[in-house]
Amino acid sequence: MYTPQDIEPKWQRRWEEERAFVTPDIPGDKKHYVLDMFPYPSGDGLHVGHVKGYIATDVYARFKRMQGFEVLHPMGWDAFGLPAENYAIANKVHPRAAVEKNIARFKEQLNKIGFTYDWSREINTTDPHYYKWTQWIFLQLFKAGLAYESDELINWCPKDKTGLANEDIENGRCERCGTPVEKKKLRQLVLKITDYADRLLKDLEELNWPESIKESQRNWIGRSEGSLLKFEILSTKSETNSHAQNQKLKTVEVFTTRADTLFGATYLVLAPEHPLVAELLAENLEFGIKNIADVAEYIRATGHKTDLDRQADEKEKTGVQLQGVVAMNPASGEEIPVWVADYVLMSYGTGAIMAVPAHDERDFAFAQKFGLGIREVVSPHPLSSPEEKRESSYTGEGVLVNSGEFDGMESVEAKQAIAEKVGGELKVMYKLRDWVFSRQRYWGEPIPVIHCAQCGVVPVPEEDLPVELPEVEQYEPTGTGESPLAAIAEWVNVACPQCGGAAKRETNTMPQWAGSCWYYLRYLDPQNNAALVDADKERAWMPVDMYVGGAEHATRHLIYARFWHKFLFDRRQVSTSEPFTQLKSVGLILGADGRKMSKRWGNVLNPDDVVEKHGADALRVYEMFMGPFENAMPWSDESLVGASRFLRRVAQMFTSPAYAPARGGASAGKPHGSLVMHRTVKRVTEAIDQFRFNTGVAALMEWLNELEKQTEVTVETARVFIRLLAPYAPHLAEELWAQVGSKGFVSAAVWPVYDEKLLAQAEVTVPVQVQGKVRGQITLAADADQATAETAAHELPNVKKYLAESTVRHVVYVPGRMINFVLDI
RNA sequence: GCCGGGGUGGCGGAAUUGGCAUACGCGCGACACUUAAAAUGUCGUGCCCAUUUGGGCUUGCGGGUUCGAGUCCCGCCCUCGGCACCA
Repeated sequence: MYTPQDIEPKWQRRWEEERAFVTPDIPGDKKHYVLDMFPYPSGDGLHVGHVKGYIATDVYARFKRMQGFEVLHPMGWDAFGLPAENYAIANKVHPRAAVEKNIARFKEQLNKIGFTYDWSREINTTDPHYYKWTQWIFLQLFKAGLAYESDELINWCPKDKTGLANEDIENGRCERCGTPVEKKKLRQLVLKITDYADRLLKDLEELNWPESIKESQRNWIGRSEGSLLKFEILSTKSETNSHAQNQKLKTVEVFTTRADTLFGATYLVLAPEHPLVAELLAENLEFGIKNIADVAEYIRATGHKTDLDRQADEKEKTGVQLQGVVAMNPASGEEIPVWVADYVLMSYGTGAIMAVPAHDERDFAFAQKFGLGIREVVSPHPLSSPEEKRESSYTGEGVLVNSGEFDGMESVEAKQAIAEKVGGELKVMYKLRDWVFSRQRYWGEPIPVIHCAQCGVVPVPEEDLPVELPEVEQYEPTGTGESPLAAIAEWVNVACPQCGGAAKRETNTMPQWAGSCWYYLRYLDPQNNAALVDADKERAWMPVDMYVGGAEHATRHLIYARFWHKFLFDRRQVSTSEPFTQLKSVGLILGADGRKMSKRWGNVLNPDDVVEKHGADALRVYEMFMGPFENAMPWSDESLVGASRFLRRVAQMFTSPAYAPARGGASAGKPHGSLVMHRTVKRVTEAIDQFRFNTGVAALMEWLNELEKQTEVTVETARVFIRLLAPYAPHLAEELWAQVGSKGFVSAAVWPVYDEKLLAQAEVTVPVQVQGKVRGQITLAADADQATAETAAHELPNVKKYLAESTVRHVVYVPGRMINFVLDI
């Protein structure tokens, strides 16, 4: 009788008592670091979807351990940040208390599933011993000039009264409360991740990551090669005196990837936030802007626009011409109008563009709407894109026309030639922006800098770390744009570390992502108070060999962590240039109704309930069997019973007196074991190695189906089966392992190996085809030669019948696969 | 729009990368056990023709390459994910 409720707690207790999964500080050559993205301990607890990734890494870690690797498989808590803080606010408790309670709950849930975490390495990002080092890394960044203060136009949620990073916004609305986001200027600390853009991009090549995630990162970094070109802004002086020389007022730089189209630039556009616009408006004299009021109104109107509005306006472009000035096309000398329009973004490039309507779709739409000039300067190659005159712009490559001395040149070559002629500078531009690092929040790591009237921004001396979060009455945002920490005078007011004068602490805290940028290092050395991580331990364990988590972290956590890691590599704190060599994305488990699991839909399923009813092993086997690991998939109670039934049959198989493996004795065993056995060992081994857990379970089910047909099963067979089962269903495996009389934990047993040669020589049934159609089957050795195969095939009556109709032109024979007779006709 | 995955029975999916399509599981049907139900077990289960041996068709649609295509190539359709007024 298989009762998981009895055996599972028993084995969990024994693993713990005998410290079965404690990891050495420094492993030998065969090490494997298997890491889960650690959770936010939210108040809702874990649901069955969260644990899917954890089950997979646990199966993998157990498998690697049995293969003789020393495996590091830790777990911890990413407990700072909005989820924890919001929970605390909503439930009127201190975040720390909430976090402690939630961690206890999470841990209890996890422990029921039979994971092999080494809890002696548990970490918590909100522990001052931990965030001391988060702050320390920040100080190194600061000292290296990679953290700077600047007035940033930040995204502001008017309801929460707090700033939001790009990452906190969904469709122009606050990720938390759904309020449309506004712009607000705030003094912020910013990390210069753009210094690492090129390396973050290039090193993607060497990573064994899903292509989709690498592609997301490439898009996020958004590298493009182009040139910076200077345009002069001239006043139009006087309409009555057209002979008068226009006066040069300013110079503006534009970024373009299409310098070859410079002769087709028929107007220039500045972003509304471009500093030059304000400067020109201020020149209110003779040569100034003539329609100041209109322009100011446009800027005001677009300034109120949220990202949401800008997206909604994508089709209908708006703008206003700066009357009274023109720009000079540096190539043709032509004077072209200057416009202000919000389809040009201040945050990318230089905030100014040369508009080439003939060869850019957005410029084309804008030019059409406002009746601006459209001049073709690149003619499509006649061969590559024939006839068809364009209704819109042509954005491809081609041959230059209407471009003076450059006529006839290939556009690819002209990019450089024209840029050179006008004194342009080749430039690589990135979409990636520097990382706004300040949050006006209580529940985060205090940023360890001090503001001094004399000395400016001064780093807290390293020996004063950690800068601990003070106790505070209220941890809601203040609404002034300051963090709640600003209200605690005795904490805020300090002496300047440099001049000793009166100074104030930085009251903003770090974003949620900070603690998770380096946690994988802390697991190696969780108690260290003297250094970030011991160098020997770091060298021995890093890099992380297998990292598993949700694809939603493709461009945030995974880029930030790589950035910090590369910085630490440059500072010789770590020995590898990348933290995670292999990455797997876990697919969501949806509710039984096909919707995302959420309290809102009432479709959340707690793993505790499944464990109680069906057992942890059934939960594990089901979640691994339900489909490809990276696929999203709805939960199905109906399918879960398949896993339960399988385990019950396994238990029956290896405990039933009818099979009596434990009593069968060694004499019952064939020396090498059966063919199915070897094939199954191979299939399960490869399945787990490649994270194709579903096919591994299927292989075990097939073998069980075979075994159930046999009258006798040997001890040896049982021992192999139980070991293959152990990563998936460790509790039942331990129970059966003990029952067949094996010593020690099956979790510590050696993973079975298979004999490739045996498989190659085995007899196989292959199809016999005539003209590619299956007409019969023959059974012969997998490595039998063609003559043998042909002879056997000819003996089949059905084959004979078809062969009699014509003569055989030739025979295709693939040993072990098929044989095909090709006829003359 | 661009980039990246996918599209195989009633459902989740498998197919050693060009070699028996539909493994394994769920569901469904019949039978056995049972007073009965549940549980369990046995057999069946892509579609069409045939009483059977057997034959034809079938991997989103249309072409192509090949002795042979779910897999490769060309052109479409649909779908999921990421990015998006990025100059």
